[in-house]
Amino acid sequence: MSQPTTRERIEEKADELFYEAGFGATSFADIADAVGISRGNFYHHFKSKDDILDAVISRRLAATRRMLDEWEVDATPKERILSFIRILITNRTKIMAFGCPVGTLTTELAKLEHVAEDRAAEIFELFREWLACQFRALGHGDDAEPLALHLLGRSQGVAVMASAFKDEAFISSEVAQIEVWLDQHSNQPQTKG
Amino acid sequence: MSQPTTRERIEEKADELFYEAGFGATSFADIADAVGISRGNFYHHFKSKDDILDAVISRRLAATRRMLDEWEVDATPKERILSFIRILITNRTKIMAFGCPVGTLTTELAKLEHVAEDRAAEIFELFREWLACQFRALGHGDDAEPLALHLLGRSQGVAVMASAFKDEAFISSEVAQIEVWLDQHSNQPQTKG
DNA sequence: GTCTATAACTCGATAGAC
DNA sequence: GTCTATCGAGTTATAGAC
Repeated sequence: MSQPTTRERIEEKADELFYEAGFGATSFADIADAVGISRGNFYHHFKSKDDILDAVISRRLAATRRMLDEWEVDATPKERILSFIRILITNRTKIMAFGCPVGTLTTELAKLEHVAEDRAAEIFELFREWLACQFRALGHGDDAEPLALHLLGRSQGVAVMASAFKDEAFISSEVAQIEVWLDQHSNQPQTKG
Repeated sequence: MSQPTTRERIEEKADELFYEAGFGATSFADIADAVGISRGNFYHHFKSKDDILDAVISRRLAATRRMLDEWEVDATPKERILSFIRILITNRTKIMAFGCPVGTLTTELAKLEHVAEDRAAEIFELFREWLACQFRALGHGDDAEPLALHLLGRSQGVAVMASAFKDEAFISSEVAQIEVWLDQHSNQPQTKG
């Protein structure tokens, strides 16, 4: 780690700004100002704005993998899934201000018909596969994937509404309900319904 | 109705483009081309781009009120709520391509710190109040508002994930689950849990 | 006089040369 | 790292058409 390189600092600030202001609304000047370097210096590190976006997505993919790996140390699959659900609580302040970084970027790139849309969706896929894996460990078979996707959707919905209404109590209430849902799908995994 | 005025045609095309490409990514040239008028002609009808956004939001608010009014003719409150849920099916093609028009606009304006953010969120409030009203008609009291917000969140989550994965089967599956949820909250409104 | 088109202006963006 | 080219954005000014 020691000192971050200029490239790393650019990626870090671009990551923040793409989240908080959106990809389209963030200019080179914004990133340069945030990093504290001149505009021209950019082209030593990145060919274009799309190139920075690509690096930011790679960075987020890596960060997500690291986070999921850390959660693997949790004793039970249920506790691991709870770690995922509780991101909503942990990051509630930023979520109320800017929504979910994954959902909002994917949505924006879809509207822009940007080539990087699929790469951004890969972050979702990381979560989906990891969650499906945990549900399988809880005894679920074919429904592990649907359960994973359902849970992703639930948390995305909470993020959108929390941001629209700036409603912290809503987040708490929804997280509690999702935890009840998780209980129901942890304890009787073999029942159909 | 007869012939739409130029102003109406501008609003209509701007509405479409703001939905499909996003507010920030839609230029005057794009709207002008879509309408088939010159750029300069705009300013006889609208003071600025923000002025068009305001008109588009007003237009969406009016369209939402009209839609909710139409649903009021449905016999039961439960059927009315089902009409809401089934927007996800009716509009699935556009939702998979561009997400929910209300959710995506609100999210974008929040990131832009745009003054119109609150007005855009009013569309959500229309739905929330209308849904709460229906839940009250189903016998719910203090939990009518939370139920309405929960349902809004569920549908937003479906829209985000359907757009990220372009997954039509996911929409069908989630709508079916939400309908089961509605059943549970229609038949035993007095039970706690 | 209301509506529309052309053209020009200003600003800030990406991009690249030195 | 500065400095500049180029492009497109929003906007305004002006002049023509119905």
